[in-house]
Amino acid sequence: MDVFALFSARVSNALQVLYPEVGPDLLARIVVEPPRDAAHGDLSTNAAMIVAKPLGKNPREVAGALVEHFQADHDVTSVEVAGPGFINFRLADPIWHQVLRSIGQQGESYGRSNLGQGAPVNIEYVSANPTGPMHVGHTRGAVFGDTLASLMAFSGYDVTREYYINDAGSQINTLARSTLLRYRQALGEIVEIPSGFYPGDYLVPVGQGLKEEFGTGLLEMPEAEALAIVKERVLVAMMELIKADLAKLGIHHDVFFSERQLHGPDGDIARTLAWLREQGMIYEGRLEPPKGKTPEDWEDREQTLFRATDYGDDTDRALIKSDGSYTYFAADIAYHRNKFLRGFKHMINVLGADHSGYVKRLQAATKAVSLNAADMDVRICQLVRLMKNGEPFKMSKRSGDLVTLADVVDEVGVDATRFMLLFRRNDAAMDFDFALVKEQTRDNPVFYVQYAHARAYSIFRNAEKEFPGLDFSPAALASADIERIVSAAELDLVRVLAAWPRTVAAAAVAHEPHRIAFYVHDLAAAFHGFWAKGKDDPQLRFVNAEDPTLTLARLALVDAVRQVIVNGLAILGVSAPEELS
RNA sequence: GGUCCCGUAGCUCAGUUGGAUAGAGCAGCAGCCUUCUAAGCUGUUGGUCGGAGGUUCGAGUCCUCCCGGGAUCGCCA
Repeated sequence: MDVFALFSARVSNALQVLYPEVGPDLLARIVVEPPRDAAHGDLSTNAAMIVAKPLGKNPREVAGALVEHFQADHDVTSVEVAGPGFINFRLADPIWHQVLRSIGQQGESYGRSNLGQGAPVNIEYVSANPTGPMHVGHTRGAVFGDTLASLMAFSGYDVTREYYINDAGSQINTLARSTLLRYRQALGEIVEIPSGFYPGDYLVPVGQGLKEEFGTGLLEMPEAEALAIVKERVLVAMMELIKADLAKLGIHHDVFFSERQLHGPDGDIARTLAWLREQGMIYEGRLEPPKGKTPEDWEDREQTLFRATDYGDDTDRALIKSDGSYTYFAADIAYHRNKFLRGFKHMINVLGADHSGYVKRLQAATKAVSLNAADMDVRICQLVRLMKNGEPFKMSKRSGDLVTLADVVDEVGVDATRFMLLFRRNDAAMDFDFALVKEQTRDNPVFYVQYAHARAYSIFRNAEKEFPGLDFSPAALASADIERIVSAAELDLVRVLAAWPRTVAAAAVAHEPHRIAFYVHDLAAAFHGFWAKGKDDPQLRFVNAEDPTLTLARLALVDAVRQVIVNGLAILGVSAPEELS
């Protein structure tokens, strides 16, 4: 149950009764939301102000009519006009009791919606180059993308989590050559790894594996042939490495899409370019050098260009390099046409800050290949600075080495890593302080939220001690005498719970998973706050030794809080422990 | 120079996609432990929302121009 949706419908109905001439486009602009200041009531709507002007009426006059209409609503204890024409509602207790019951009934589905109506959404995230283990720079995008995917799925979208493997570029050839050196080392040769090659130790076992598989065989064949074999083996090994890193964070993709499969004379790139030509989206021409910064080796030549400017980009884009091979972007156009042809009209790409210059191009490509039928939202994750006690921090043993994702997770754990990365808007740079993240105090939001969840369990344990015979099963809670929940403090807690479905929906629409993290933190604060009230006023304690009926009702409230925290943490991919040790 | 992101309390950040008198946490100050976990809570101090215009019933939010910080900038991936 979503009280805001409920009253949004009632307001729309009322308007249609009072002013039949109000159209659906106006109704769509009306919101029913919690007022910023709780003193104004439980719900507030801007309906009168939206509708007044088109009707040629005064907002307060329209508001007055609506107020009169809602006088008859038994779920409303007061309605009044405020300010320029807001209508504020105060709701009767039974509404909150219904909310509480519905949470018990819906359980882990509370907050789930059909917002997406089953529409397919492709969310591409991570897509780190398969040249080594994941470093910490990838972590934010990985966690963000994964959580956004969960959020969208929870909101009724048919989500595909996708990883694009950049396995076709020259860096992969370098990777293969680097691996070949490790192979020769495995055979006992003393080989230096020259600069420009991948020096990481993670290639050593791959070289070992090649020795075990081929003996000296690879040295006895032409180098090109050997490199082709090595490339296959090392790509598989690197992807295994990356998948293992992602698994550490609880991240699993549905589709791993290889760039290489797009190449070739009959591949998607060739077909897409042919198609773009038919559409007149390609031409041969020259590009202006970038203003203010002409590259030294700038070569003014005629080349094959995509009309990206027709779709909002700043300049047209090259598709074929001077050596005749396709540009990265050409492959990406083909890739996104492939996504579209697989049935995705909604696409989201999660990219790092260093790719912000790529956004317009990507959106232009998506519009072009879908003939404007698909939308592409690009979410940029800004940089994360690793800190320790306020000082910039590098964990690398050798200079130049990057801190790996695995290092971070091993150091602070999955829950803290995920939560901290989500407890911040994605488009703002953030500091990630190891000292704070590991701290088990209220300064640490992960801990604060998990503690609220553990506290709910603790209350149940104490209740069972106090009433050894009493039934605290879900069935018993469902039939608890919830009408006993009447204090302002309790009902305030229910109000927070009532905002959950609305919060989820808004976060899904905005593609902003951080809102879930903030909500869960707010809920934890409200719960801790109520718990502490039992100190000043023992009547407000959850467990009341003299009153098993009231205790049961309050435990239903505790259970609802527990449930919503669980649902929120589930979206975030953070565990909800029953006890903190 | 172009493009994108950020600028909100001393610090770290929210701000319900244009709503009412701009919020929270830390830090500071004042309190609360014979208590369902003090791993917590309550109260309080603190603001020309970077600046200037504009759009309208109404702007932290949208538009334009500046200032400051960051990212990025032909065929790399």
